[in-house]
Amino acid sequence: MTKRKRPAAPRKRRTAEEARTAILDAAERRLVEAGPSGIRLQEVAADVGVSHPTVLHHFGSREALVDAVLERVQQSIYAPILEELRTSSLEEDAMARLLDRVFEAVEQRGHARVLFWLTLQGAKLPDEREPLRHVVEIAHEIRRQKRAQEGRSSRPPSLEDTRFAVVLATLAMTAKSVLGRHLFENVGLGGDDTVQQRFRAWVAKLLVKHLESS
Amino acid sequence: MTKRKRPAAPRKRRTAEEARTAILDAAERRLVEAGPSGIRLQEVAADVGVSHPTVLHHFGSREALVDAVLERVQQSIYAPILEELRTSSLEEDAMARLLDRVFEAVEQRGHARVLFWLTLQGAKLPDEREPLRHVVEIAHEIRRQKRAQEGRSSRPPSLEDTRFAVVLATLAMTAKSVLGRHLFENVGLGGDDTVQQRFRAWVAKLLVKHLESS
DNA sequence: CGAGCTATCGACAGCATTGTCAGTAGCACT
DNA sequence: AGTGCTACTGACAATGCTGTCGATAGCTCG
Repeated sequence: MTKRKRPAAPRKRRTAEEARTAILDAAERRLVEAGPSGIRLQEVAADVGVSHPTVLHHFGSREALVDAVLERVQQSIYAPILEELRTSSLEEDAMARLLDRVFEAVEQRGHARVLFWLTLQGAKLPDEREPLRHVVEIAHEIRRQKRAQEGRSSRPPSLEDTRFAVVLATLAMTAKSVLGRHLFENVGLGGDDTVQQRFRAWVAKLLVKHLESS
Repeated sequence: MTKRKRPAAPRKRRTAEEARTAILDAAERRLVEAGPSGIRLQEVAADVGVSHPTVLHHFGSREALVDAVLERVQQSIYAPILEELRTSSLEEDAMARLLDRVFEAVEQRGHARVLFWLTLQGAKLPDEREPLRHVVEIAHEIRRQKRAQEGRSSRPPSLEDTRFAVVLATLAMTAKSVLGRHLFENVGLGGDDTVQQRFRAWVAKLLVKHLESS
């Protein structure tokens, strides 16, 4: 009980920009683990090593902080997909690569979890950039080319087929990164990483086979 | 301002059992919409038309209430699957029916949403009845029979194939009932119900085809 | 009708969390 | 060194939610 006036640990002073991203990082970690409602100002502040009014100073309100984190996560999900779409050529394994890119974008970090948190809470999904529509277009174009190459040009591929395939891929991979481990254990597969990868490859192969044959 | 002593609306007195289930129903609705952290004693109580101490009287604590709801939801997911498994014969459309039953069990009410809430929050999934393991067994048995019927008995079907198929089906359908509507709109399909049903049929067909051919 | 059981209630205590405010302390620039 | 800007802080107010307590009022049984 000898402390008399609280030594008042020396303050660190960051630039506003540094502080903001440090806070966003911490908040994102909480978000991935516990969802939007799991973001506490005090905890986030403690993670960064500041007091909670500092967080409010930089973001104005808790809600604004949450919005900022969601915005950043969305960016980091969509950006790589859009990039792949922009540079995508129609070479041999185009379909497989396309699927892979979607899978990675969605699984990267805990971002699929965030997608679920959002839709579960009835979030608004503020921005309506819809990269999936473009994925469908590209995938369909690939199918058409493939079919033309192989000569039997009679039947054009069904668009609904392509759409369903993209939806299935997206559903499967987002869900996998949330309940994957549990499910694999439940069906008697050890939840190790190789299983997850094998599964991903299996799904890709299944879809490619279907899209190229039917 | 003429009310002088609050008329004190007449009380309704239910049996403990009735009160419990009424409260559980209300709590489940909140759970499906907003997740476990969205269950507020006051709101649940208001939905039922009682005061919040009444809820505590019946369940002891908020946590106990949440546990009770989760328990009941789990029951209502697993029971029909287990029932189907018990009575399942190996007739013609066995595989399709099996898939259908899993789909329905999981989509029924908002229960898939609860599954996601739970695993997202790192819940413990208290009981370890694992109906999926049985689903895999039955599905594999069906495959084996089918193959035997068709004569070319050389290669036995791959077990991993069966497991992956069950996992894929489960992932796809649980995810669909959470993000289905959004996704369908995003790929350019109107989110109406017929689309959802067509998709489900499409997935079932894709899987059955793969399992019976490969 | 009277008595006991208990489902139900209003009021309040305790705690956590967000937000406000006035003041402090790093850092850049003169 | 001095000055200005602002990132940062502790203390406190305000709100909301869980849980407690003593009292009340329906229902059943004698």
